[in-house]
Amino acid sequence: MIHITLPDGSIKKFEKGITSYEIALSISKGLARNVLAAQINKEIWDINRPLFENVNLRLLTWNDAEGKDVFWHTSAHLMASAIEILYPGVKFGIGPSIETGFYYDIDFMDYSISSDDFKKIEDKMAELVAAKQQIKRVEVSKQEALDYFTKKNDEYKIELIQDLEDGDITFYQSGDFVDLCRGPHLPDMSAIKAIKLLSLAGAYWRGDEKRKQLTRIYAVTFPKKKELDEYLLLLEEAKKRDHRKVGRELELFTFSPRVGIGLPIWLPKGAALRERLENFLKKVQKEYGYQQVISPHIGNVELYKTSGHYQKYGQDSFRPITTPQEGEEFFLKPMNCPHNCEIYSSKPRSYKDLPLRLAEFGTVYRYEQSGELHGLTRVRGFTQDDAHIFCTPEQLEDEFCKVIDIVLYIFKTLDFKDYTVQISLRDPDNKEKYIGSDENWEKSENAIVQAAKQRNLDTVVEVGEAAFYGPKLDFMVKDAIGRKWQLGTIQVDYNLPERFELEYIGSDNQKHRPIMIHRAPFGSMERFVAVLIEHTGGNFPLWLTPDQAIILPISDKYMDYAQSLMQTLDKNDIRVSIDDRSEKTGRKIRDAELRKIPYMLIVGEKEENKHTVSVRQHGMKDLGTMSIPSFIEHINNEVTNSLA
RNA sequence: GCCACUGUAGCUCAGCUGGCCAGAGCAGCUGAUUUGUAAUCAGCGGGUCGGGGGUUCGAAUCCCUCCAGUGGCUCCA
Repeated sequence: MIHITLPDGSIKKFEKGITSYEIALSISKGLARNVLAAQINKEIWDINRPLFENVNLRLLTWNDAEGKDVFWHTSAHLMASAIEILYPGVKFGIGPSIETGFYYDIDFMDYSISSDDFKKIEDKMAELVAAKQQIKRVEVSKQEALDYFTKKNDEYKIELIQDLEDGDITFYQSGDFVDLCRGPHLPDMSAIKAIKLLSLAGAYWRGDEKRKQLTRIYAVTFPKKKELDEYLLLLEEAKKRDHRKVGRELELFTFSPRVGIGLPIWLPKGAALRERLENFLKKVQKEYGYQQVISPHIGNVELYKTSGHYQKYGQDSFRPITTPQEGEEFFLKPMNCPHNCEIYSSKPRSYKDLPLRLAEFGTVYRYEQSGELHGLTRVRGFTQDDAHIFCTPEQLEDEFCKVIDIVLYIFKTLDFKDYTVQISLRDPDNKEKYIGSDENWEKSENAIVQAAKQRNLDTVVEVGEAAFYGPKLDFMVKDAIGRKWQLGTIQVDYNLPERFELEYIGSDNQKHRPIMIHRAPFGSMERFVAVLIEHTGGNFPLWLTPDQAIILPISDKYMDYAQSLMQTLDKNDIRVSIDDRSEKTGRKIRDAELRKIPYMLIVGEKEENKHTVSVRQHGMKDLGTMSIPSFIEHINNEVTNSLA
């Protein structure tokens, strides 16, 4: 007999050789029907794999991330299996599960494939599911594995096998399809009830652009048709919120191939919105002791040689600009920090000057490969809400806390409720990859961890993810429909103070080197506006939105009243316009709703006589009649409350 | 940059197995209407079908090429 410990701590006795599935069955039929995989101690196992020892057992279902993982991994095999039948001779790379769904990288040889073929593949997959094939796990020797794939002529699998240890290699087989795989897998395909192939993409073998590009097929599967429908609905919703679409509809920004790809042009409404965001942050930063600075859009190549960016990125940048007579070289500014270092060293600094917090809305230009560009989130010219804090090692933790406070204030104000924080530390086994002394690294990593703890942040620590010049802390927010975006970042830097030989005179009258913190709570204005659009679906908070209200006169007769109303609101800093078209009220309301204007002010005979407005709120119904002063107060309160 | 797909009026799209002057809805303009909580009616203008080249008696439609967009890969100071 063996003892199986369940997550609740209870221990059950079973015969040796019992499977997780049988244990599930002994608990309940429903559980047995839903169990997808089993966590055996630390590992995830197939549920039909026999157990011979005392273990901790956790049964995994669709509700567990690990359960989904197994489900999708098996689905990847299912897809590969269908593809092998439809396109005999194709070669398979890797086919993992991902956050939502899975993909398989396939060398389609001479076959050409497009999304028109998805239906055919989906149908074949469904057919294989219906056939209820068992999935068998087979342990093989390295030689057997190599022999099999040599015979199959699949150089990708051979390469994968060559990197594996003998004795640790398994195949999984379903029907005629055999795949090299660590597993685990579902016992059969029958749980896969809904299948959708999503997209087709090129993907370099092992992510190496020098190697062959395989065809990657993304797909997703679900245990219930309903869940697929919900997922597709979510994709629809994401499409509706796409900042490129909303940005065009609300006339916020545009692109022009004549201006250049990846170079956003801000239209009046978008520019004003962005300016409000900048002013909002400037105000916060002022309270936190920041000073605004401005630096030019280009910098002498020597500046970037000093910073080290030239050596690291010079070849992948926009080509330098040269002067006609002297032939001096200038780069378009790819970063603000070198300039800010020069501001630091523009005069001798005392420890009494520190921390020195220099903030700059600095527009930078980086060459991004054309295929990388995407709306406002990936561009070639963008404005960072940058700041550099120069401080002593002792001040680091406190400064970190203050930056975190700014970021959290922004999140709260802009209604990002769900966020996680990643702390990236250096890999202690590869210390030579990093610049700076052990002592400094320990201090700063400790400062970050402590600061995060002090502010009760829900953190994930990633060892080895630090930049070469220092550890960092990144904020990831979840938007209104559950997508994750990386926003603010706070990074410690030992490199630049070193390279720029920054110094301050300490209380000991000796020279010391300051530590630098880079931080950008928004990241960049472009990216942040994009995320904000997708988070709000274009329904911005009142203080930020381009048009706060629109006056809708019932007919021309009430234009005078509408005009005087507009003047009054305008004097009270409410952004308002009049819809003076000779349209019916229903039409004006519809158009204002589509423009996502928060308040519609309907004025006709009643309102003119009583000096009131009929207020309708976007997405709601009639709010009833208000006096003009009470409407102004209503608006002002809403703005004040959301900025509090 | 690479792979796949796409490019028809300001927007959304039809036409695309080659053949009547290239279409629709919305938007725009003009006029009528003077309107009470999500689309009033009528008329008009607007496209060298992304650019260039080719095949053909004939190209939006087929081929080549360039440009741009979309989804990925890679990279991201």
